[in-house]
Amino acid sequence: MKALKGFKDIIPGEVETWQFIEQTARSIFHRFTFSEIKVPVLEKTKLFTRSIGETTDIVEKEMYTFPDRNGSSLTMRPEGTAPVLRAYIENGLHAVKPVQKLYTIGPMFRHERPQKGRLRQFHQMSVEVLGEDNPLLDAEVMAMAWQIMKELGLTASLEINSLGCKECRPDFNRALLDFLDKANGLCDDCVRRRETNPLRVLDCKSSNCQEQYVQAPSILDFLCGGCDEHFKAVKNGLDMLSVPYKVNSFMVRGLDYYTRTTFELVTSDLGAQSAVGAGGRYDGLVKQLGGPDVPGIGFAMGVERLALLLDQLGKGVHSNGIDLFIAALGPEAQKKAFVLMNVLRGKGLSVSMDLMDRSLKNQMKQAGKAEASYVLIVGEQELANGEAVLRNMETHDQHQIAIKEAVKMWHEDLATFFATETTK
RNA sequence: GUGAGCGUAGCUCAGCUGGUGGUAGCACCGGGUUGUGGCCUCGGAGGUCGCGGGUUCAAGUCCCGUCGCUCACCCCA
Repeated sequence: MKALKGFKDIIPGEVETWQFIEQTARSIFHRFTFSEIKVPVLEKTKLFTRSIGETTDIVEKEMYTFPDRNGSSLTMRPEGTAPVLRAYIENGLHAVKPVQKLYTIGPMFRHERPQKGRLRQFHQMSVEVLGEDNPLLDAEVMAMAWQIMKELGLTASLEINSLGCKECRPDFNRALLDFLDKANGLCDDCVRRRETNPLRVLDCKSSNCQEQYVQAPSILDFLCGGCDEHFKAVKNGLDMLSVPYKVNSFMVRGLDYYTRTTFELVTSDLGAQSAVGAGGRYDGLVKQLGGPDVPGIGFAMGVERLALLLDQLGKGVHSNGIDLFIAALGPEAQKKAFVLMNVLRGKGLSVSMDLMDRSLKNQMKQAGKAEASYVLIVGEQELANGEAVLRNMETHDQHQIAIKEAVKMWHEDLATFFATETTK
């Protein structure tokens, strides 16, 4: 038996990097006063087709959709915004607080062909802010994403764009279609995209197409007064917070619900997958899903992609050391050590020992491998007068101490023990 | 959905024009050190060479098929 294609186990040695990423993000979410929300991974299909857009790739060919036993169509969530908004509406969170700042961390599912940085089950840390349309919020949200990258020790460039609103985007669409009608020699994909979603031709990677698109109308020239002002204020906000960014008027997102501000955290170190995080504003989506008419903005970061970047830079975390390893010699010592281990665990220490009656040398080896800060050696000799040898694995210092003392000691005390104790 | 590359030990890989599967590295176990780790040294264990078929006296090696993985296109976190 093997895991499904595109589904991966995160095993010890890898999971520590994930924990580092999640802990870092959670800490920052907390500082930016976001609350966690946990939502199901399975939803009615309609939730996604309505929000993401019927003609998007995600909905057309990437969703894990299947009939429930009663026949209704269910879908494994391909993204996190729709379920969170559903929960926001269903639980009446708009009435609890005028502005809700939410984050969630968990798996998403898309039936794509796996490649570097792209899996069928992947994990996102995503945030949503509902009920506020001030452009400073857009800047604040991007600053938070920036802060996460910073604290993870990663670099990426922030690209921003505005997609306008339902007032001005149609004008741009018309101008773009006019332009495309006149263009010639477009690649097959662009010819197809012109029909399905014209905005996306701008994102084409064919150099031939790109040469022509230099002349293409820019969405930014078509923004209505409100959208233009909003975009300027967003840039201003980023400047105020000293978050560097690049305006990329060709940037298009894969989900239909975005309005006004969109942004991506882009890196060149992930092979073909360049985005480690992306998001944007989606005013109107909550209403569209049957909720109150409140604006919203959010973004998601890909945990796999962050982990990949950390590993590539040698910044991955591969183990969490333990506080204490107890090396017991002989059956009597082992029994005493076994009880002692449990007591110390109850006091908050992470403690391990060997139960296979192996040599001290071997047990020391295990302690080293477990990255134990200290080793307590309990032998028959010491046991006779209730003592043991406590060894600091880093400094190689060791002292004879009474076992009763060890029981009383806390982790921090173990550290200071060597600083204060003089007997050897 | 399309294309390319690759499947040999737990992992990373040698294996030339077919001639008995590697004293390879890492990891694992044991000894050198009868009570002291990370280094060194000696030894040990571990394999249906992805699977199926074909060519041949002989296939890890060549051919066909199949499954799997990887990367890329597309798209995206």
